[in-house]
Amino acid sequence: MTDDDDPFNKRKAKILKVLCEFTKEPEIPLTDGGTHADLASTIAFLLAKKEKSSPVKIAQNITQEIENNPDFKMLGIRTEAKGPYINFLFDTSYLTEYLKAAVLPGYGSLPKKMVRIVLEHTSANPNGPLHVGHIRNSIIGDTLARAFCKAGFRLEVQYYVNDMGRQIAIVIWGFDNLDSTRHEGEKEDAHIARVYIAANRELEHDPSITQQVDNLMQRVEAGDPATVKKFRKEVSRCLDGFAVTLKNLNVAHERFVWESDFIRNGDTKRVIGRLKKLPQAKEEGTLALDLTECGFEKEYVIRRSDGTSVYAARDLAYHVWKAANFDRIIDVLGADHKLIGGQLICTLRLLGEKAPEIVHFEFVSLPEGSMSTRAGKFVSADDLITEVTKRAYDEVTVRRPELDDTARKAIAKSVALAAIRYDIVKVSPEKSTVFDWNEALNFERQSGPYIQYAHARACSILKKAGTFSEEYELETEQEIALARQVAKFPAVIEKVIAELRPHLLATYARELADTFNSFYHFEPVLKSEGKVRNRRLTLVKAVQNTLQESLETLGIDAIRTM
RNA sequence: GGGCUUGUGGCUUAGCUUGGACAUAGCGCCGGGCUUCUAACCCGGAUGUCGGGGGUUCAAAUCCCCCCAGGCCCGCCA
Repeated sequence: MTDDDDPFNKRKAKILKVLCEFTKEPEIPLTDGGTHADLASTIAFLLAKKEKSSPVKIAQNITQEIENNPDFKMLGIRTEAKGPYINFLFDTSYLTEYLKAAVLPGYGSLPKKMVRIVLEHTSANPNGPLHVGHIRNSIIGDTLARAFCKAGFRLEVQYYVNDMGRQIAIVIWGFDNLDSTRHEGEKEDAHIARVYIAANRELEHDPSITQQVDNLMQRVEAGDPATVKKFRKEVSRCLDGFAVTLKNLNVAHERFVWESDFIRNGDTKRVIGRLKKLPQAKEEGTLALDLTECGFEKEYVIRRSDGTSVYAARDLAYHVWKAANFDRIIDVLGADHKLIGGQLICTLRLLGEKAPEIVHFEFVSLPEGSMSTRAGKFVSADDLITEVTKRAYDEVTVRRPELDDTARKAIAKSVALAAIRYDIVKVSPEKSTVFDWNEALNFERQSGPYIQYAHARACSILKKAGTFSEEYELETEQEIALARQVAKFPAVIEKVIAELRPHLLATYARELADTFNSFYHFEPVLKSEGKVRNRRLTLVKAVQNTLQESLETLGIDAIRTM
């Protein structure tokens, strides 16, 4: 479905055109009518001043003049003045158009585009397991990725592996100098965290170790083969651990890009060469940029006085590479990266390169304070998954004792994933949150399982119904309210990718489930007869499909029974 | 100290970019509903100075200014 033949947009455009022609105003206010109407205009307020008349009268006048417009008749648009507001109410014909699309697979997909997007998310340092803060990044990123795919974009999702940072050097020092035997059954990333935490403890007692860590960092930047090999080995093991966690979260990356590759292939050197030539460059031992023109007071250091590069230099090289290979660059980063993200964008612009669009999300903390891998203060994603799955299994066992263990486990796994992903994605990214076990383990309303449940209900009805002939004439208030909700879906996908805000989809899916549950309790489907039965079944099918598409875009299994 | 950001019923939260008609929902609380399409559900009720103050406007949770409180950032770390 393209924008022009979208049933809602088509009507909106027509109303705008008519109002514009009649009032001669360049800007016509036309907003969502809420419970009053499909669309509403407050143009009367605007004209009241100019015409020195009351908004109520003006609204009445305009309504009288335009209500009989033949195009309005054809499109099923009714106009009414309600006080100073001009309301536009659509008859059910536009809903029919949506429902016909909504019963088909792929509802909500937008036309294919040639734009290539690279989306980077998660990119956590490989010095310990992913925790509940990191997976906010993963889930926002993965949901965005799914939304972009649904919206027809060509997409590559990348994980930027920081394999040459100080943290990794500390890990390597730990493996070299401390008892670092892996415990039986211990996951790779948990093992690395244990060594990392122990090494940090040593570092606190004995600051002279810092020198040894610095040494490791210099050797790895110089490309010393034995050191590089050691770094690679432990980082790879940590990534193996991440892979398990990410798979359990239904999160996928197409490519892992290693930071050190940008040293080895000369890209970092090349970008530093280009930066040196900028008028903003200052070379006095260090190489730094003066970014005051972008509002940054502090200098942006690119190269240390000992000649080694800092993170910023490698990150610039990475982004120059992305810019060369993709049309759009999107990064999902924590709020702590706001300043350096701004500096990165500013610098890329100075170089004449494409700059990334950055989605920032605020931090997740624990009730006792902020999380820290170094201090061992975090709730790992693995622990979260284990606990939520256990809880889900107990719940399924109580509700569906007749199912065999395999079936119950499969449902529990999907329910747990839904609970975790939804709980995280539903909150606006700009809000900092405190991790709460009670919330995480709650499967009631405003949860992922709640939406899955509505979907399973719809599936159950359709299964019992067997075949039926589709019928699109709607009658009752509940039916219309539900169809209206279904109709919003393509616009929601559009908005999610336009504003880079995946939580809008979470809100939408919950509202659709709410409306369906209400319908379910008031309007019998299988017990009604003839045309009524058919049109309600058609509606249930549309809801089922829309919920399925919504859930899949949220990375949640649309299970058919639970 | 400077910058960014958040503040919405007891708790959590939508709406804020694009100002408009009774501020969205959940948890908890009170009262109802399972021999009836899956009760992970539904219906009804109580609970709000939209952090505080000022301003713009016919109209402010939404825009502007000041203040208060929390979070994050301000490294030749990543």
